[in-house]
Amino acid sequence: MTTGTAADPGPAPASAPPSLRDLKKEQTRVRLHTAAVLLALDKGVHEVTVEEVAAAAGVSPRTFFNYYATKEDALVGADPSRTELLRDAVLARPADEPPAVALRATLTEHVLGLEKDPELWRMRRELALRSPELAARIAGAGDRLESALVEAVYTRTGTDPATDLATGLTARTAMAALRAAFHQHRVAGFSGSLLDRLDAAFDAAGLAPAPDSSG
Amino acid sequence: MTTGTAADPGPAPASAPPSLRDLKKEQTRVRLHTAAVLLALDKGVHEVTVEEVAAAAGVSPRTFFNYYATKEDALVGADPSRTELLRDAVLARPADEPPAVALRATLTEHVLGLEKDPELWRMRRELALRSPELAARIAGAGDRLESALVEAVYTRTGTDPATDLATGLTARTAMAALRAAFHQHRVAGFSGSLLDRLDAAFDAAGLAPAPDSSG
DNA sequence: GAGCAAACTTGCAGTCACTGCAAAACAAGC
DNA sequence: GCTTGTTTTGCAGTGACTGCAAGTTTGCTC
Repeated sequence: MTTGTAADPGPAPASAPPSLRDLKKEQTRVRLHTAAVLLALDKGVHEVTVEEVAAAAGVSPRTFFNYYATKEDALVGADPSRTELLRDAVLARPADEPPAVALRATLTEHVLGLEKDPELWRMRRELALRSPELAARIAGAGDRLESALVEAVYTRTGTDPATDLATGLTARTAMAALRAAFHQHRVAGFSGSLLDRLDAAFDAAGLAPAPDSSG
Repeated sequence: MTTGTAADPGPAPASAPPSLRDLKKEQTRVRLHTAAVLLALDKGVHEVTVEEVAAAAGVSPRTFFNYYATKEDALVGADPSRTELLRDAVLARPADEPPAVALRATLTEHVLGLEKDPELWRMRRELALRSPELAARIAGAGDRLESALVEAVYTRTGTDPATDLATGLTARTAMAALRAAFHQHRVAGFSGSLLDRLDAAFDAAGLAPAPDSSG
């Protein structure tokens, strides 16, 4: 670790039990994100200041930037480690799976993760409603993840991105499906199941279904 | 017109001959963009200041913001009127064309437009090479355009975005194809034809080809 | 439990993007 | 040359974001 700040990737071994310290860091991160969303819902995205968010989360403004690189990152809960996690998840899928299957499985898991904390998810959806520019990122479908996934699938296939167009396109199409699904979900007032919509989007995009994600 | 600044959409009638004033504005816009790119190539994106760009373009810093809303917009040449233009282009395609065809034709035109000024295009490519985060936007494949195109195709079909997933997905897939094509182009050192790559990407994405764009 | 080292927080001082406003410079038409 | 509408500019301010150099806390070791 070279930075010496809270933004560190965390414990080195993947299986390490979260230390007390890491737990606290995670809590602070969530508190900052939650505070940002709440305040944004209350007074509008542009009216919220980092200072307020930090105060609401009980840390100094300076510390805010140890957790999120930008105010917007805090609003959408952009966690670099989450991006890394998803990239690793793609890489961890069985080697014989075609990219489309690995991506579909991974993004499906991802969406399941979004709904883990229902209350927070409710607030985030509301924010997406009021600030559509943030919608894609709130659904975890921003540029950064797209790039990470593209890189991941190329690593899987071991093909040359300069000649193999299809692999990267598949990753980008998968992200397009996620964005389309969330957009539909949003304009539909968040009725119905986002997961179903995502499934439909994957199908419509011609991305092969993951045969069975229970094993 | 309500804003009273240079960021105005321009003359109301589409066929109006560009007045001297409009010509000058366009020149200033290009000068700012060019200066921004040149400076960024010279010293790096983060090292360029708006003040420098404005000075290089021969305007005051304040005037800079009459032309571009953000520094990044100037770097990628984000022209709101261009987004509008593309949206209108999609709307102007024959009503009986399926969305995929209209999108493919429009984005193909768009890419042709990119290469209009070879020298500027060369610099922009170089910038994309050095600052990959900007690549998508440099190719004109950013969030804003994606949203605009999604909206445009839904307008064409007249369907309800809350129930019709396919239409929006098609637009997002088309953008994915553009991004994939440009990404490949970039990692391939900009050898070969971007247009060919885009064609291949559209084909791979299953977007029907535009039968004939000459008429 | 004292002591140590590494990790985390904070304050400070600074840079720079970006904004609203009102006055100046300017262009186009009469 | 004057009028009117547009564009440019200066000014003054807000707030995001950063590097740095203390503080403070945590986890470990003896």
